[in-house]
Amino acid sequence: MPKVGMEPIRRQQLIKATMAAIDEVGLADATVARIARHAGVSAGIISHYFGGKDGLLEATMRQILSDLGEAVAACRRKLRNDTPRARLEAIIEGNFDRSQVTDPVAKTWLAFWASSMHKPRLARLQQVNDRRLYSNLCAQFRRLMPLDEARLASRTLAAVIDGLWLRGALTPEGLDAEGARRAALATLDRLLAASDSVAASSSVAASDSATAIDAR
Amino acid sequence: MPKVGMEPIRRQQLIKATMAAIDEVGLADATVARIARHAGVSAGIISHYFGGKDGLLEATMRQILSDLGEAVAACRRKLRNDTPRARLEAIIEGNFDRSQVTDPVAKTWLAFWASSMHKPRLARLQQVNDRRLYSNLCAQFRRLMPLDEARLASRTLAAVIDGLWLRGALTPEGLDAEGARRAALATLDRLLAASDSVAASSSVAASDSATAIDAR
DNA sequence: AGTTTTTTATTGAACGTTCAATCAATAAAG
DNA sequence: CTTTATTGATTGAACGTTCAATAAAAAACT
Repeated sequence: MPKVGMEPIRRQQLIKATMAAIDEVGLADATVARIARHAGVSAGIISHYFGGKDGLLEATMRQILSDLGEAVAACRRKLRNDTPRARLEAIIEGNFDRSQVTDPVAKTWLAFWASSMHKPRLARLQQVNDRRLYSNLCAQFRRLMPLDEARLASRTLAAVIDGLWLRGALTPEGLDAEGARRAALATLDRLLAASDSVAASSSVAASDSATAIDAR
Repeated sequence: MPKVGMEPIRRQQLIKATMAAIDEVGLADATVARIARHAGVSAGIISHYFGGKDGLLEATMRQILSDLGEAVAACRRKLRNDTPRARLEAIIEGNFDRSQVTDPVAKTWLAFWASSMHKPRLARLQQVNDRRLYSNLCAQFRRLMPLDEARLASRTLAAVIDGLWLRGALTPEGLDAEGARRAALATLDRLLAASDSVAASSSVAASDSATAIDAR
């Protein structure tokens, strides 16, 4: 039933169907036939809109990463006070946002992460996203502690966030977003508490934000 | 060139070849032909010794998990003093042991983790291992803090360890074992420091170790 | 307003490829 | 001469892609 302007609708439909299929049977068994069936369309249409299965997979990963980035940005925008701590909390909240933390998303995310080890195009997407998260974290920590410490803190918090996703994706009960958020926030507390006592005396903090950006 | 008693040799050979193949091209493209070529044998032999490809993959995952467990156990045995903190440090050291943290192992480990989301047999292996790590952590933390705190600390440290592996597996430069160890140990420091101040006054600590075991 | 033509969207069967598993043949060791 | 270990060609199933056919909608025309 061809209407005009189907392209954006079909693309969304197929991306969603891809996540559903991966959630159901895993990336390895997510065939084009199965994805198409999930979307209620024919298999051929995938090549038509995405140039092939790989194109669809890449588009799906793009969607997940941009959704995640958008959720973080939204949390940042909601902030009333602009302290480094509040910013860091917003990053955590964004990463465990209800709209993001669903079984299909978590499982698809992990599947792509594993897959990106050997697919250069996916690896690039992953890396860009990764660096952005790390940069954001580091820029904020930098305002509260020396560079070395800030780097370590960023690495640690990033690892906690990814680790919680990872474990959540595998757990039979699904990712417990609320518990994960609490664990990540508690980690942040401890990371800041460590240098809070020092921060009072040594005022290395909050100078310019230009040097705060750290490209690993 | 058939000699007797080839079975254990071939099994080891093929398991190692599996990791090498996954390191090289990923689980999705690790065909039996490629694995066999890596081991310098014919493809048919895989079905002969492992009953099929799935059997080989399961055996490979078993190997990785048992190696990891063995490394942790070895670090614990080396301990001179038996404080909870030393035990926790040993768990961390074991998880980032040089013999374990290689590219083939890290990549295979992650590939299996992703795969186990949809393969019940692998999921079971993963879960058993997971619970063991969590139990070990919780038993030690329990000697230093109240149960609720101990659970949160265990979850956090487990997430940090897995998160560091995860990020290490993807990073182009490979997993930086030394840096990861430092980050994990620093996290442990902070987790203990938080309740150290309390531990001095309230002596909830080091009583019996029977109630310390916590099955999640 | 009705009819024809063009454009756009979609289908699904056919094709070629790839893979895991099988098994009869083979060759060394006991 | 029997047993054990190994091979590699073969088989059948499954997959992604392609493309001619189709059908609906839009545009053009009378």
